[in-house]
Amino acid sequence: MASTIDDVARAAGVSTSTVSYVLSGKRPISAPTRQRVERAIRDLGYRPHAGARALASSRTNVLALMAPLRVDVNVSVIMQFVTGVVTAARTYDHDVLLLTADEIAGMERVATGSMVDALVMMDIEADDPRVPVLARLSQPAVLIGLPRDPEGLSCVDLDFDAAGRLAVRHLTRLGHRQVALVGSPRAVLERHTSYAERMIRGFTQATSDAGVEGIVEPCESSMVGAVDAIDRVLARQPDVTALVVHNEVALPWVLAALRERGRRVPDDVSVLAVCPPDVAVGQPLPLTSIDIPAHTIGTVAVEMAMARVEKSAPAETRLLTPQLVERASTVPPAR
Amino acid sequence: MASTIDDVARAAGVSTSTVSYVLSGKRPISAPTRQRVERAIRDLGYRPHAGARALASSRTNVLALMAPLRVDVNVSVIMQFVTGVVTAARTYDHDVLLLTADEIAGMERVATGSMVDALVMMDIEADDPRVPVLARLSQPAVLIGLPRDPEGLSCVDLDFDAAGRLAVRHLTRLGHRQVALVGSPRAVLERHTSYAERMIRGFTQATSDAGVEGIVEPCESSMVGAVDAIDRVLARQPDVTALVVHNEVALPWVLAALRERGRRVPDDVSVLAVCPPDVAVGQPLPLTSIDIPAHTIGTVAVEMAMARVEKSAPAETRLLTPQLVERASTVPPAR
DNA sequence: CTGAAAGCGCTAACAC
DNA sequence: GTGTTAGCGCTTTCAG
Repeated sequence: MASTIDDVARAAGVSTSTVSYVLSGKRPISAPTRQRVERAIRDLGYRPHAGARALASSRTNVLALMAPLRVDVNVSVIMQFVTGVVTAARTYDHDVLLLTADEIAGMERVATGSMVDALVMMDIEADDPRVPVLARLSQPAVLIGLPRDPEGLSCVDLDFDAAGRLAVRHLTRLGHRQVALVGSPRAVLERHTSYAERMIRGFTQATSDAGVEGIVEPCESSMVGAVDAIDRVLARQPDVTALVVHNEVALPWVLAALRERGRRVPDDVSVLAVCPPDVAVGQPLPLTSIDIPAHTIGTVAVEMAMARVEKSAPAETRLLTPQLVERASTVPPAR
Repeated sequence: MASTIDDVARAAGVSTSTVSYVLSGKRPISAPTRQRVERAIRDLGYRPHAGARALASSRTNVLALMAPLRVDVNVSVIMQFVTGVVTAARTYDHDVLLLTADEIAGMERVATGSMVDALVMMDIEADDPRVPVLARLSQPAVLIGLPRDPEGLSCVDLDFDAAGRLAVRHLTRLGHRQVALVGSPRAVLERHTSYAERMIRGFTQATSDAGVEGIVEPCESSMVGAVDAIDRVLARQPDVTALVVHNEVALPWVLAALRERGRRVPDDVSVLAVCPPDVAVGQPLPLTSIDIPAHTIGTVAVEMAMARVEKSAPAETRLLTPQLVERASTVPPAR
């Protein structure tokens, strides 16, 4: 333990550089020496010192992830993003430094202090103040979400515009003419969180294109919030036949509220959820849903980051095409 | 940008060591020089290189957190642990490297590679295979949970034994003589997860001491699981008057199942939840609860870790005393 | 295919 | 109260 590269070199009877090169593979090593070195490494339980390596190579093999660890939002989606990022990072031999969203100076700190090779930032708002900061850093950054101006940074997200349109298309094809979007909490909207606004835009555009009546109601992530939202929908659109619910947390309460108000799903009203598949399936009735591929998005974010680090690939923005899975909660309207 | 300590020294007209010492405060510096140095630092936007610092000082200012990022468990409690750890770490000028639980080799990797000063490990099982590994590391580790043998490591957790007893005491004082514990999923029990077993032990011991009839039923974290558990309870104990629910995820479904089976809360059956306060309050009826102070536990874990790093304090295990908050869901039994 | 040696940027003796 | 300097452990030219 606590052995250095020189210990290994000595034990293997080679020079330090040779050990370094068998480790990095950056130059050919003859089979016999390679084996002697590998043996020595194993015998000594040698592991390179991360700091020394970072100092000499200016690569840390760490990437920063800034995640919104608030409890108010869709925690399980965040969790899936995070696991996606962490497992993908490991695949590139990187570890993940976790920053919370309230620590805006954190990204600058870890980047300027050369603690990380790249940064991944979740929960981007339209005019996110972090974007200009990230843009000036010397490390590449990947945004999960879509700011109004990416300022040359890479972005990745589900194509929520398309998701809104896809939802409407599915419902109108079934014959629905009165549809409502039960969306994100007002606070999320007020932060101009990118995904919520794009979803609404896609939904609104598609309803208007299809000539159907579509309304949008925000929805707090609580039981009361869901009940309120449903009541507002029913007040504005008493004959609504289909609901698009874009709020994982409120989802169970929305379903409960509908039942309480005497509307059966799917007989009286169809419900299309926008959420990860496991929550769609976990409900009393398996819900038709548009998947939020959180794990995939996290993975792609890391791939984009590593591409920029390793191959200094150019920045790009990638919008994943939404997928709809039909289950038991959407049917043609009654009558 | 990208300036070094020597740049700063030159700009301030002092030696490198002086700059280092104003940064670390490890020796007295006259006010004028200190100011010149601080000015130079600000002007150059200087930030020390983390790797170089780690190499020279063998301190990384990073700590590892191994969190179970499975989706099946109480995600929001995990989230609170994590935020507790991250924010506490920041107060000690440390950042947090996130490891997932499925990556058992990860702790060894980051520790042996000198990436971290200490490790915090969540979700400890009775005979957790990670414990012996951690015990051999040269960095201190803190376990959140209680293994059968801590092997000299620090531990911190809610005193779940006491929580079980406290729950029973509260209910028996109200007059309940037939109580049931609706607990963790079978999978959690089978992993011998420490908190679940201790809760059961405290509950069982207290019911038997008080001479009341107490039964225990595991409960899967899903709607069907909750319904099943309630049905099993009602089958075994038809006249049950009080339930202790130790499963945040199943909690709403448990309440729904009770109502479905015609048992009103609290008139027919009292419910005492073991969960974070926000989920107890977020239910249709505000629930009497024993708090799981996840954030605090995370904070304490970091404090213990830092104490060992900075003051090489001895290991210890700390069990936080559970707190019961009475709300609307527990009343004396009917009749 | 392998070695020697010059740093990478910082800390912490050791001087004065 | 301040300066000099020898490492910390690794990568990567430059030589062979």
